[in-house]
Amino acid sequence: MATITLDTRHFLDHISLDCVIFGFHDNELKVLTLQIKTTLESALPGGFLKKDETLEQAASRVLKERTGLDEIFLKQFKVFSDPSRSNENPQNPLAVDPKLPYNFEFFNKRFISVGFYALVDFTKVKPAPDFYSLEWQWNNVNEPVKYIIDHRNIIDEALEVLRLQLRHQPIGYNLLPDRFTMPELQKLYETILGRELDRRNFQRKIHSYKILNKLGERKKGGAHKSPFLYEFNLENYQKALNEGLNGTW
Amino acid sequence: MATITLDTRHFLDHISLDCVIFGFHDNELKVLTLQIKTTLESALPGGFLKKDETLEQAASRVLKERTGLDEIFLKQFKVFSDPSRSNENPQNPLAVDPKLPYNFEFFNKRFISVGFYALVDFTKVKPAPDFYSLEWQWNNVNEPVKYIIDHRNIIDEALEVLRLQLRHQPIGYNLLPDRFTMPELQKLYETILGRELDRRNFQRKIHSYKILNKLGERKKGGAHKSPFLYEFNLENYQKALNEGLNGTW
DNA sequence: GCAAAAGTGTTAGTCCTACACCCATGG
DNA sequence: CCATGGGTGTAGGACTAACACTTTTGC
Repeated sequence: MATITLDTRHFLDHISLDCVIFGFHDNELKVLTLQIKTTLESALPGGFLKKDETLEQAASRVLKERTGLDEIFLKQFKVFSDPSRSNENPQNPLAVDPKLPYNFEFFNKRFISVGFYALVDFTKVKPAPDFYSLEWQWNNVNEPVKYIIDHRNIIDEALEVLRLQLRHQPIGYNLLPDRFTMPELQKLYETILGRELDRRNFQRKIHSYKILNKLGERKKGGAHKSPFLYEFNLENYQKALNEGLNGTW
Repeated sequence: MATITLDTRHFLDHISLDCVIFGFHDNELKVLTLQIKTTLESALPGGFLKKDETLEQAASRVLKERTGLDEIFLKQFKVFSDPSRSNENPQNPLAVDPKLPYNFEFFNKRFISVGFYALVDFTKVKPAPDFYSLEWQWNNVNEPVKYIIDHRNIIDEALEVLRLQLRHQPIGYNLLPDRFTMPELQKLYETILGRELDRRNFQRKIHSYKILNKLGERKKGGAHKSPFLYEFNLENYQKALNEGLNGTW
């Protein structure tokens, strides 16, 4: 497993970004994190801004490098600028492990971090070896895991924005496999919202958005009545993204 | 009129902030801007981040310094990071006027700017002399004024976020005088939304939020039937801010 | 007393909510 | 054949949108 080296000369000082990468699996909303072995804490994958790119390009590059995914839903949601969140903070294990192969002068400064959140298809993510050879891990968003610095807070804020997005935009295309069932989509909504929804009303509402194509087939193999399979109608989905939905979840 | 000098030693490199300061006057939504005499362009008031403060503190400080206002509604809404928006851009008149009393080495770098928007009471703003002795000016948001760099875009994005805010949170406390009439509040909503609302449905909806105290008096002096005066019920207003409204404007 | 603006009320339609019922599948 | 989950339908209530009527004020 090769360690990717990190040449800090191309990066702007003081500015970083952190990605909250949401995935959906086993009826749970999960966040892709890095496990820090020395302290057993989790950290969000982050990155830095090259001198000739926008933050969006940087976030997209970081995600591509680390998850292999391209063209996924990616959005900045807040800047975290508390002076105490810098890497000089001894709570940040990246700042205290001298064995890590990076440029201390660059890292041990105050960082303003732009938070991005991404929605990805859990099954398609193949995390690349981390810069620091940390281990990748999918954490359940609600699990009381210990995170470095303010990463717990960054996740919570991302989740709140995601919930808001749910009210105005369709969601799911990036989080679900290409073909899925109505109960699966409903589970996704319920998981994000943190509460149960009525099965029948959910179907009616989703159908009223006209963002789904019903496929002839049904999902077989499970017990009980087999549900229909759906795929997203990308044209209408995109239109709904642009125009908004005005829903009341 | 004294020129405020700008000691750049306390600021972080590469990071700035721009404020879209909304005010409401003459039934128009206005933005507080600086007029650049040489090119007749407008610019948003901006500032920099001190080494020991958060972005929110910096924005609050900048607003206090420049408008005299304290404890106003202030919120970051987006980061603008296009590499071409730097001060090296010859379109930025701040970069090309050698008479201006500032540290060129600091300014002529690439800047990532965090956009804030503020809601202020038009009548209470007393703009302080600008660092560069530029002139203050209230621009109508829709007026086709020429702005430096990407400031037109920053305003448009702020307006969009403001419209979204309207759907989930009460608005007006920061934009209207302490006592106001229902038609004035309605005009504010109509101006932000860019469309007309039904007078009677508006009243009912606003009242359902229970964020207003009806005062006994009426506003006199104008022609026609005199409208009642209202003030915001701050306790409920604050509660509504925290809990959200779920409106459909 | 007339025009314009503001206060109050009503009604039809839409949307949300909360249910009941039937059907398919595996054990 | 029964337990469980999935597909479809319907009635009640809340909320919205559209509109009518009355009241106040300045000219």
